[in-house]
Amino acid sequence: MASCWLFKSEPDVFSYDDLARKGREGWDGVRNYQARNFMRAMKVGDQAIFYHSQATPPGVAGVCKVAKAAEPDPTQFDPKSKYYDPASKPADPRWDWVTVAPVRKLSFVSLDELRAVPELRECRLLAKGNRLSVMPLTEHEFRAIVAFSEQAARRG
DNA sequence: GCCAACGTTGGC
DNA sequence: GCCAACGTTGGC
Repeated sequence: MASCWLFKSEPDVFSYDDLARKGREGWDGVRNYQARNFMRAMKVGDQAIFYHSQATPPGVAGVCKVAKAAEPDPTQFDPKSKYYDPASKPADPRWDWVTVAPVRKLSFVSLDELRAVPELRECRLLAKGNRLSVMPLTEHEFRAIVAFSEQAARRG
């Protein structure tokens, strides 16, 4: 069974358009156990919302998919990387990444607009204080986001 | 095992 | 830049 997910990225660092340009990318730098465990649960082909955080405004920019399952994130072993984790040993890697690929760009939906979507009332993304950079969505929530974007695009 | 201190995230 | 929320660390 395919699951649905949401990835956050700061567009100044890596935007949906960057992913579309590159074709695929290892989702590096996740240093939170809950987020890591969600990535470990991902299967190739799972779809995900690409969310722009720390943006003006923040919101949803596209749909991507899991192109390769979780494996050790190489940046944890690279002393020059800002994601370097000296406590993680190659024999027992602590952090994983998945490889993602673009599916399609969405007509942008801002965080404010997401808050007004009834289907998202329970969504973790909108919960106060939520800082998870990778999280699961129900299929219902995923569809509601895409549908809202399509409606917004039609209205122009 | 508790909890204070600290670091990070992310909206504003 | 500020601040609230939350995760992690480390002393005890």
